[in-house]
Amino acid sequence: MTRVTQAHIDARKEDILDAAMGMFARKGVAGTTMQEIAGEAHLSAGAIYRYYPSKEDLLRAVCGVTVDHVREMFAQAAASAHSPLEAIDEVGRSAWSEFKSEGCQEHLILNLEATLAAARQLKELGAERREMLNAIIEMLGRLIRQAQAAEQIDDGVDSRALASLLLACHLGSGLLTIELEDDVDSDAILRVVTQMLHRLAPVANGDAGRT
Amino acid sequence: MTRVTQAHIDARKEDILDAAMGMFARKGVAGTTMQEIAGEAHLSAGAIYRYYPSKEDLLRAVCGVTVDHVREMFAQAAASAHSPLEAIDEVGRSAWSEFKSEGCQEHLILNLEATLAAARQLKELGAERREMLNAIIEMLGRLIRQAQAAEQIDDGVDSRALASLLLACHLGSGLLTIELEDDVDSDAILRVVTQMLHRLAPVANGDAGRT
Amino acid sequence: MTRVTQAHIDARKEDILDAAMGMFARKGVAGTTMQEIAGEAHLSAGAIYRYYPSKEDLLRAVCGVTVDHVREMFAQAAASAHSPLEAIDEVGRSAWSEFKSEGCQEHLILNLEATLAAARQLKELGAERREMLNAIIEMLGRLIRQAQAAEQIDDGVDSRALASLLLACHLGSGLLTIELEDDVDSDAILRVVTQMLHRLAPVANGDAGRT
Amino acid sequence: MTRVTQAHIDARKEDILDAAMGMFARKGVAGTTMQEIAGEAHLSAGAIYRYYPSKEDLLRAVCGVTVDHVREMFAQAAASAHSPLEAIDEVGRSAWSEFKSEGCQEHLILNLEATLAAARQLKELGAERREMLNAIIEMLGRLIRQAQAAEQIDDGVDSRALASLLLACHLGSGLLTIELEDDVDSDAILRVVTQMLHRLAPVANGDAGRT
DNA sequence: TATGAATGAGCGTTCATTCAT
DNA sequence: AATGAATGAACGCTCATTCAT
Repeated sequence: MTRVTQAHIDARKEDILDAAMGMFARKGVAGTTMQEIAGEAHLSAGAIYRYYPSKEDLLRAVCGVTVDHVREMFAQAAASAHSPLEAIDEVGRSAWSEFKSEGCQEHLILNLEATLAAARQLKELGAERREMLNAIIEMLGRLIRQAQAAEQIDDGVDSRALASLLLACHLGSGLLTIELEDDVDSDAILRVVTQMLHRLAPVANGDAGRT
Repeated sequence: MTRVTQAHIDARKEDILDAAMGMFARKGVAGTTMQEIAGEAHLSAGAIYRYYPSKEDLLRAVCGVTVDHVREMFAQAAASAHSPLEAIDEVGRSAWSEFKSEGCQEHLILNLEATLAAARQLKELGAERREMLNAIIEMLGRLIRQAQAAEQIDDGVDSRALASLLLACHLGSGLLTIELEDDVDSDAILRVVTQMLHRLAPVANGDAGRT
Repeated sequence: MTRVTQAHIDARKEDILDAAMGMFARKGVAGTTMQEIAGEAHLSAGAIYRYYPSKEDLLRAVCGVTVDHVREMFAQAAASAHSPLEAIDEVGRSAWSEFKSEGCQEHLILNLEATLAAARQLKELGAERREMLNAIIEMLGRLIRQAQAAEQIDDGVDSRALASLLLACHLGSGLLTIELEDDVDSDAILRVVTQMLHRLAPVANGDAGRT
Repeated sequence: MTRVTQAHIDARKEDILDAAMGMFARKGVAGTTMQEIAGEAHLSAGAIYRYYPSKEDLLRAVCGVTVDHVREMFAQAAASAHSPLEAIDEVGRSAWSEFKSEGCQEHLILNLEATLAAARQLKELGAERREMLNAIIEMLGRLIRQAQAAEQIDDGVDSRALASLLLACHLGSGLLTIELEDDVDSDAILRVVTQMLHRLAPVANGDAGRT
């Protein structure tokens, strides 16, 4: 009846997860050994297997954290709304703010690893991610439709396409941040996104949608 | 009878490169063995080393091809211009058309692998990619500035930021295509991008840039 | 309150032994983990080591039980004798009855494991088993010699060889039972053994031993 | 086009097989590492996998050799017949002669390992062995029935049971040889077997089968 | 030049054993 | 006495790379 609290077990799982996230981001999933993760988590190699039955399960857990993180971020931002368009702006600000956070580079890379893993080995993770992305697109689409109802955005705009575009902008900015680091001014990019969004307001002689 | 023309050598290198590209995209860099590449290229395992001194060198070459491919695509599209704005539209059309091509999923994934490799092991490749991306951004920025001079785009827009944004849209759309496959309508996204771009035209009472 | 009676300790040892016997028979010695044995014995992994200092010691104990079991079986059967030949028959019946018992397959396999272990790592166990087998052979030999004295078996028969043969028949039948399961009719085999044994009675013109 | 003849490949497979047979017999299947086998076969650890895809496959091959060996031995002996009873004697002599051969102990132990492996992991091997044993029993049964037709053995004897018994005697003698080594006189055992067999001849007033 | 057998370091994983509680 | 988390050596197996042919 040794006293091993659930809290202790959770703390260990967290340690391992953190270690794995760091290593996966830094050296890649394939480039990271279980020994390294164990070392980073101050454990022996074998101990990990008490908490995660395999490297793949650990990867799954790591990716799950990424998914949760993204989903949460978008959900929170969307909640703090005033007018629909302001809500979208707020989501953008919130999403873009992660490019300024400490360790953002690692987070972004980890997300890429997750994308690759989902696209190849981890089919179930792929489904989870698909769900998450679709949820984000739908949430943005809803806001856009509200903005259209409030005459802040032209009715001629395909709301789902615009939502996808906004998400793509964010993802793409992340990619650019990974590749160009300080050569990319993500704030400036967000500013232009906002600018363009506001230009989508309906015009007097309704010619929007003309391509 | 040392009749080994340079052409023959180049052809072999090409074979190996093609095989490696396919396998890397399909199974990942770490998940691909040299044997598999050799088999795909109709060679023995050892023969590859006559053309590429290591797997990493091969990866470098593969990533280089990716870089060249992207650079070329953008350059070609930019050349076929009429008015500046049309040129940008054309670049978009051209860039987005790759999402419709056969094996696009694999190409996109390979590009992601390259990004990750560059961000980690292959520092020189990172520089090369940075150069390429900056070149694209500058090219787009130039077009945008021309469009501004031609009063097709409002002067209040940060041309480099807009250029970065357009690139990010493209990269992000690729990411979405990887993750959502047929759930994403890249054509519709491009249509909205174009729409927004055209809305950036200067307005009568010059209030552009208001954010 | 150190109330740990010897009875309690013995009971635990017995639990562990039973668990180990079951698992070793079912999954093999190498295929069984200490954790599994502990679980089966309703103990934690570490607790076993209070009773048996190592897996090998546990194996030794398990094999010892096997030895005891066999020795006992033969001894009991031999005791319930009437005429010498009947005693041999009775030993046979008793020995063969184990092929009908529940879990016989597992018992037989465990015995094989013990044989192999004795032949390799566990030299002392080997000596113990040798002793046991020799004891059986001698006991049977004695019965045979008594039967010869009682003119139930021809004097020309080598009593020790016949004893060994009878034991070999039993061991071999066990082997066949393991391999052929229901394809072998052990009752029929015993019947023939008995038949042959009775045919060894002295004949009028004493030509026994002619080979 | 390196000249690697099939003969060379076969020789290597043979080397590995021999090494594995020796080690498995000496240290047990579980107690033998692939490194050890490789060392014994004068190869590196990895090289084995070119010839056998896994340890289990190697075990299968080793067991297959055992099966082939036994089957062959019985078949050859049965062929060199004169009268039916003599044929049976000949089979016995041949079968028992292996107890005198060099490395017989190892062979016998290996056979036991095969039995255990077949009874547990290697179900298909189990089927193969079952087939082999049944074939032997049937062959012996046929000889016995011929001997009955030739009035060398009493009709009242169950031919299949006697055949099984003879096989069991052989297997059991092997087991005794493993356990008792020089304490068992296998020649004497065979002599008694033969003796008993000859005593099964029909008697004038046909009372055979009385049990 | 090309082959492919061989190497051997290193991987993910298991498990007998220890020991703080 | 009992627990079960932790250890760490060792296993089966893979694969980038080498080299005799």
